[in-house]
Amino acid sequence: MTDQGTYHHGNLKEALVQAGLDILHQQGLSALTLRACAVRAGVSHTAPKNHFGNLAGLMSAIAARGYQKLTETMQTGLPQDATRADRRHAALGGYVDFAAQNPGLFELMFSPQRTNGDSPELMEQANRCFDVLRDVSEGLVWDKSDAPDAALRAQIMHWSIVHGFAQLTASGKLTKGEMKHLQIFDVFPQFDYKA
Amino acid sequence: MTDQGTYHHGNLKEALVQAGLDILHQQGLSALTLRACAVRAGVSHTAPKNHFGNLAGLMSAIAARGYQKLTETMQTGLPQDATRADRRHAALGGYVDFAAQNPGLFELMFSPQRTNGDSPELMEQANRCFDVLRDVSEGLVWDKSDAPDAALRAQIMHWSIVHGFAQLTASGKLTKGEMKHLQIFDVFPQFDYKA
DNA sequence: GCTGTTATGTTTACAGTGTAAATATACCCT
DNA sequence: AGGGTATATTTACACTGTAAACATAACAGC
Repeated sequence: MTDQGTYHHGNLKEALVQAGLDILHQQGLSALTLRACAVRAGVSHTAPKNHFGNLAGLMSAIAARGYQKLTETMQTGLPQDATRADRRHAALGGYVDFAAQNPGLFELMFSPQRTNGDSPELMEQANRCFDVLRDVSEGLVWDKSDAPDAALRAQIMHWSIVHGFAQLTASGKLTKGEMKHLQIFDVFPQFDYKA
Repeated sequence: MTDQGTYHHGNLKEALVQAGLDILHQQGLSALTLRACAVRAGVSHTAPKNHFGNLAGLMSAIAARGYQKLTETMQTGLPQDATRADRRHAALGGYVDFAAQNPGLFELMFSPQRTNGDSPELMEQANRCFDVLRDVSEGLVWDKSDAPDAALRAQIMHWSIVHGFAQLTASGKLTKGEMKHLQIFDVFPQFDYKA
């Protein structure tokens, strides 16, 4: 178990991911190179190969951390006795805010070309993020049918609309004119819960 | 007006964009380099500079063509007397299909890092695509209010959900297990039109 | 028709990138 | 103590985008 002990560098794996996150919101996605991460972590530019294999491996690890942060953002500011509607509000709003405040990281997280879609840790963190949306999707009245996949459909609908809105705004496709001030809650119908 | 005449190459601008599209769905986004486009068009690797300035310029032109193709895909197969509901069905289904069949191009089109968001032709084609969604968004009964921005909100909701669903499926975030077979029409409520 | 100007391509050069191989060093276990 | 392994460096290389200098073809004006 050499993961936490003080080794040559300490634990370079964590340092490289953190360096990548720093670069992302200081210089943007175009500056996120393998060598730049290595330099910032204080090692040679081939050191990351031992931990991540190649560039896609490092990018996947950074993206996985991004999902972790996104999940946290979706759950911040919630009181102890938050209702499901409160959690839904926080989740959708947090998702959009995260994309707006971390455009480079957000683009990386959903870039199949740069990341390994089958990375275990990436899939795990993405699923954890998806779980939050499942929680707030259960029991919506909009779904009149009692089909067994109703909950799944509501979950996918939530992720689709919040992700679409987040990316369209973060990528600047929706900023022109008067639509700039619209929030996702203005656009997405405010369905009630059955219970 | 040397745009169409037979010049050194003919019209290299069009040839380079076409070369980029060919590379995209033959080798994917990672193979879409400036030099590869130039080689395929039969010119030296610095020739594109005259027409597009730099890599981002060429990428923006290819992305603009992508929006043009997307708009066409959203409108194919429609009969002369298609109702608005028919057009809506075709638009949403076409959008999702386009993303699934052109994953590299789709990623490029929504990659602010690789394209110039303020490119005139890119904005024009993206707006033309958005216009299709505005058409099918008017008069939906889900919007009970008569607020002046109701149409705009419906339009944004349509683009958000169809784009989110398309990207989540195209990027592989929604392919696990039983949700693979779900279409967007299973997920998105089938609102009726007022008229 | 000839010449000057501009648009279009080429050649050459260069800094930066990811990756692989060979090598070195520090830690761990017996 | 000593061998084995994980970790990091050095070196090298092919590839990328960009810039500058140069070459060539179209066009404009006389």
